[in-house]
Amino acid sequence: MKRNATLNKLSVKRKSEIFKALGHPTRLQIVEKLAEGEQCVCVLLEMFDIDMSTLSRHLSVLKNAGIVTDERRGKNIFYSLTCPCTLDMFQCLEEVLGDR
Amino acid sequence: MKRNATLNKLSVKRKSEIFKALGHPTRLQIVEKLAEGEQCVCVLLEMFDIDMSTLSRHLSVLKNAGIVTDERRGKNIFYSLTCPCTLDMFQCLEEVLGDR
DNA sequence: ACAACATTTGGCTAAAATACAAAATGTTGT
DNA sequence: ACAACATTTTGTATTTTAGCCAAATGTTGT
Repeated sequence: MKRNATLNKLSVKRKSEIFKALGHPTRLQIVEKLAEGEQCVCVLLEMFDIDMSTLSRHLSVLKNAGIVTDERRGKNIFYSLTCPCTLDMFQCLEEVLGDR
Repeated sequence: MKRNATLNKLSVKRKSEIFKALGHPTRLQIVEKLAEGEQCVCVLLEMFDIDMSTLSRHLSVLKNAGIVTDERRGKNIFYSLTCPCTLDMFQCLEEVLGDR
């Protein structure tokens, strides 16, 4: 029982971290863009009016939450969704929004 | 086109606010509890080792995001999920977690 | 009108998140 | 080995969030 409670608490923490990572407009848009397929950091940068270092930080938040992975190819680094099912959450969210 | 961009930005903001609201362990657990049905604040309070005022603040975050609604009945206030489909998001999340 | 109760709000402090600029890192081409 | 490029990391200032306590609000029963 105690073990279960501990596990549960861990899972709650991890889940809330994923939500938290998605809880920023810039990061949400990054994820939406990655839904189209992997993207180079340079492409993502063009989408926003922010410093490159700021973008890089957002990417690392998403990466730490396990939402995205990165892969270097040549001079560039490409990010992609770890799990396409992340997108399903967005579908659900649309419904929540629609219902009000 | 411009109008669409504006609408889109608004929607991104609202969506990210919902995610942000869910991005805290206490709030996540509140929502999970409300999945069982509406709950009195006093019941929720027993679940956590936090000040009543802190709990109240969390509830107002969830309320502002549109995730829950409240209703007073007598001396008590009962909270419930605005839209049960919020739970679907949790399902999706479990899958994301499972895939790693 | 008042006391007891449940919950929210205001005031405050400590901790965490965001953003920029500058420096550091890793890669390619010469 | 070096210059140019793409991205990350570090340092730091600003803003936002989380939490507690105390005070305020709304409800019920007397």
